[in-house]
Amino acid sequence: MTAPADANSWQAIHAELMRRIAERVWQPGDPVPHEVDLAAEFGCARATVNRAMREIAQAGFIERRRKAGTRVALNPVRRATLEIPITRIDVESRGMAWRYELIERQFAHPSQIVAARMGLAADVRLLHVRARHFADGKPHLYEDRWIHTAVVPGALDADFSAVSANEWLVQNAPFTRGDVTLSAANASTIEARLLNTPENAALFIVERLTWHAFDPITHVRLVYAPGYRMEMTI
Amino acid sequence: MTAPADANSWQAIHAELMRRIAERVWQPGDPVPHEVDLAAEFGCARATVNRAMREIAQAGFIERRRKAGTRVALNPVRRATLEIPITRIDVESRGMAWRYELIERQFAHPSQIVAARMGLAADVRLLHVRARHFADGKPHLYEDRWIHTAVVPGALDADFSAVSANEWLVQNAPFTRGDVTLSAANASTIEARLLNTPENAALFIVERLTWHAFDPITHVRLVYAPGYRMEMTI
DNA sequence: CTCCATAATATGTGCAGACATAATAACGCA
DNA sequence: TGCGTTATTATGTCTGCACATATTATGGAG
Repeated sequence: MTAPADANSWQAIHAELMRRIAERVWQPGDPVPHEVDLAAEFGCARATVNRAMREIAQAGFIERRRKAGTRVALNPVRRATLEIPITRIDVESRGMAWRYELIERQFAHPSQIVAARMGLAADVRLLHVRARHFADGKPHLYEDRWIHTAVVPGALDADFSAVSANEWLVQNAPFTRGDVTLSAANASTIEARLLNTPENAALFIVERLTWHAFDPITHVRLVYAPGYRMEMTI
Repeated sequence: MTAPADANSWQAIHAELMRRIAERVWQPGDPVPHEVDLAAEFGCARATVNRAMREIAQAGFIERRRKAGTRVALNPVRRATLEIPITRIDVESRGMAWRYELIERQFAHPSQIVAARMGLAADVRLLHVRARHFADGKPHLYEDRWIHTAVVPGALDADFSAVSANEWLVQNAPFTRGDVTLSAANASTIEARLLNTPENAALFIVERLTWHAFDPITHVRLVYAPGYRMEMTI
């Protein structure tokens, strides 16, 4: 391979700096040499060192401030990246057959909690879509969604019987910001029936609220069948 | 007119490209103009456009391949970054008082599941540390941890009664890689007692396995008291 | 000694040019 | 026609330089 050829690549420098941090050559709280000095040491341009250090800073291992310099983070906040795919893709990528079933689609008043989270008046009417996703024929996910049709008028023409609201929105209602909340809850009577599981079973729950600028697009509560595990790496 | 002075900043270009993607100027699957052309359009250097597009690609909105070019992602995989702070900091940042209690610290054989996950033989002995974290006096988190002292010999001298294993490891056992699994489970008898909650209550569970190169450092199972919500933004 | 204006400095970013790399497109040969 | 070689091309990265910006350090006035 091109072994020492990339000795000056930002990735090689990234790796070397990470090694020094991991092996305590630079202790937590210690200052890290300046970009100019490191560039001289590695015999490369400052921009290359900057690229490497920027990535390390993004990962939370070092803290940088103009004029003050760079130091190894004392309490490195571990950042794990969670990938949130479309449910269909998620199921299929696990090698299972995906099926989708629309339960309900109608206008209604959301609960006060949902309305408050979306920053909407309590008497607003939203499109309420409830559906189930199956993996290999077994209930996998119960989706309870509220769509703000004032912001996504196209949703009025979609019936969500063939294409899931999940997928339709990804394709048709791009969002600029989203809040995700993960939690656990005991299965309610309805949830237990829909997911074919005992009442009070522990369920993994994802709530997602997406915005386009300052307008709430949709609030969805995803209730996964027992056994669901969400995996990510640091 | 220095108004468009930052018009050339990579962030301004980033915002403009994101706008075109969000507003469907470039449809999903569509090719995005080449860096050179965009640089000409914005009147900036190609490196600046590259910086903007690199960030967008990292966020998953576009896909880039040499020679093939850039296109808007068809099924944008949303990447959310989850920040995992030290528990003490997490509790204190929510304005609550943090207290820590060591339950047990002894060498033992891990369960087959844990040993397998860590890639260790079934008969290995690991340091087993169990502890509770309190928030405002109420049980907040039950921590069940296995430490591979062959990799972290310093842990032999730490008693974990004052400093939590959580915090000690962050400070003394840097890791290069970590696997995180999120799930939900019903409270076992022991967990219910330790967290002062009814048996079978739904609990939010984080399992984390960290590695230094190819050596497993520690496996921890964090069991949160009911009501815990993990929040993140996209 | 305190406070405020000013200088110094490390990082942040931009530019133009060059070469590297990966992957596709085109071509030529059998 | 089919296949392997070669050209082409868009992105990936590096360099050297310059200026911008955010902070800290300095020093002078009161």
